[in-house]
Amino acid sequence: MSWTDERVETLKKMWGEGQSASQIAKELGGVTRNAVIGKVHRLGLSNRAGSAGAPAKAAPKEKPAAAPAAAAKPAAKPAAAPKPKAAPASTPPKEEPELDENGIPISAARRAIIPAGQPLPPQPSANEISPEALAKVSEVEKTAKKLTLMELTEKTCKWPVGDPATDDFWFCGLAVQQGKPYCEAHVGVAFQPMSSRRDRRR
DNA sequence: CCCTGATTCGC
DNA sequence: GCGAATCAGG
Repeated sequence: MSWTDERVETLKKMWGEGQSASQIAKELGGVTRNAVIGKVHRLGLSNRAGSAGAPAKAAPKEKPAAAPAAAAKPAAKPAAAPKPKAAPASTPPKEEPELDENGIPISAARRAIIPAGQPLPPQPSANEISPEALAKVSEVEKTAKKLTLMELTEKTCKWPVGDPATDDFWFCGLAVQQGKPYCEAHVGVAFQPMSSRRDRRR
């Protein structure tokens, strides 16, 4: 395969979106990630600055240790992400009353904040998500690494758990699924296949 | 061991 | 220009 305009275009687009070289290679097909990286360099876009009014990068001499790629796009803004913890709509009445539907103890603070609290953006209703996925999340939240915002990296699940206004708030922090912002379990509930979508014939 | 991008260098 | 091999790192 050769680098046709189309392929280069795809490469540029995906690279600009922060996709990894291997992912781009997979998408393009017929090339390895090395080929992609090589091309990226030859195109002179090794720096993922791409667009956005974020030129800066005056002296690229040092390596700030911290991953600069993360500052590009992903991370941050967990609030925009869908919230887990569905409402106690249909809770399988089999657990202890001290635990919520996820088997997590309900803290007093949490109880206190909910009635008074306001925002808590609309959450995907539990019954729209596969029970398996939810079950997985429930398990995962028990073993989550409970990271703080600043501890998040491209490799840590950025799924927020709990109420930001409470001490009982943290990010999952488990190993992310390749190319995704969440761990496998959370990817499962975050990326649901479009439910009712009809493919139109062309 | 999985992965990431960066660099080199024969082609 | 291309990309496998290699390097350096998480």
